[in-house]
Amino acid sequence: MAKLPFRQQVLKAREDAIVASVNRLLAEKGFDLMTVDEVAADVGIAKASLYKHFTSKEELAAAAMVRVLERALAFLDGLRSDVQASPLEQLKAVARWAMQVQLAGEMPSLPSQNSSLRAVLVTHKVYLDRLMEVSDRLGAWITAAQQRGEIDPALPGELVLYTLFARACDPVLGLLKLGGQYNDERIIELLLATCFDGLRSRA
Amino acid sequence: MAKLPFRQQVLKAREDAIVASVNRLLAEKGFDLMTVDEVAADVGIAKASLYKHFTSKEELAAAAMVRVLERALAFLDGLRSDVQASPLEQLKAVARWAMQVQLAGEMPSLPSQNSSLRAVLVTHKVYLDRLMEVSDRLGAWITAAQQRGEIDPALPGELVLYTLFARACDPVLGLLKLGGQYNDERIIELLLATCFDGLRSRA
DNA sequence: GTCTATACACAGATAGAC
DNA sequence: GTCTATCTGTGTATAGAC
Repeated sequence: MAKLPFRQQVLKAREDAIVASVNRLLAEKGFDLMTVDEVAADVGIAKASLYKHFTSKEELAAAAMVRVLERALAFLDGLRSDVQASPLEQLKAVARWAMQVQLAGEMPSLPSQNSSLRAVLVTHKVYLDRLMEVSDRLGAWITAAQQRGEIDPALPGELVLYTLFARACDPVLGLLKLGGQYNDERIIELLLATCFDGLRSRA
Repeated sequence: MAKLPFRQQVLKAREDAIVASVNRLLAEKGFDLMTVDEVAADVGIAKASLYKHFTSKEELAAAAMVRVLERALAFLDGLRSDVQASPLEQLKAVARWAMQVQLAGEMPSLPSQNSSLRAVLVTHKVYLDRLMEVSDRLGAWITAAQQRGEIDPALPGELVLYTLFARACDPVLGLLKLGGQYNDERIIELLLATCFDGLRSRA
């Protein structure tokens, strides 16, 4: 009971390193353009060794998605202790966090189109579990915010949820960053404004 | 002067058919997952014949992008005659048109990440010309709308422009469509609302 | 479980006859 | 310009030694 757990710990550490690399490469190039050779080179092990830990490229990507969802859940846990904030403030905080992750180059982006990856994800229990949990927690805040009239009650809850997810990997962020005219903090404030307040003036 | 123009006309018609196929496949699967074999099969000609018209897969995609930009310009031309509409109304009309194109499965989607396609596009004169022209026309309306106070003057013009482009291929549209709960018209109205008015209530 | 070497499939692009 | 047949590179995945 002393040696085996240690070995497993080492194994876990290596797998964490793999998933972290996958996460970064996925954010940088997307699933289709990321190659398993690159991942292996980035981690510093042979490609065949990768396949001892993960059975396919799709499983690698799924692990990275689980990782970011668990980071999100950890962030949500931290927010819950902040009881005096309104639901709207909580949702804004989550959106801000997601944009920060994206600016840091750590937001893995999935192909919105159909692909081999989608097929794996829709049957990937752990991924679906985490996704559900994040959705449920956000959904509760959305409902509360709509009851308070902080978020437009005329909008379907799922639309609000999808919109928040979509803004977490909005290409507009990358375009503004590329322009080089604004710093990261300003970019995030601008995108939060367009997301929650829209393009029109608030008279 | 009678036979040659006719042959060129036939040639042009065939190329139009090719580009239309590419456009549809690009909207359906994206650049990376679209194969040249598929395009050839869809058009009904041999792959080698395709390469007589277009020198590479990237050039095929570029032609499809030019096509959709020219459709946009044609739509903008039609709007200009409508002189009594406000700049904000004009911008909304363009956004609505783009969403309709996306719902029809005719909005080619480029990979936002770096790829071989980006490298070709940034040096593709015709594509850049069309893109500039669309941007200029929208930019004029954006400026006018901000001067009138219809669009928030605090937002940088480029942010507004990028946001409109991004909403034209927003994945949220596809998600709502997939849910099956709303018809196309309602989906468009909902997305226009979140784009221009934001998620928050307008008290 | 890690490595080197390799099998296998597929996609982009081309050769050469007609 | 269109076809059939083929070349070439590359990427996923695996075999087999250690």
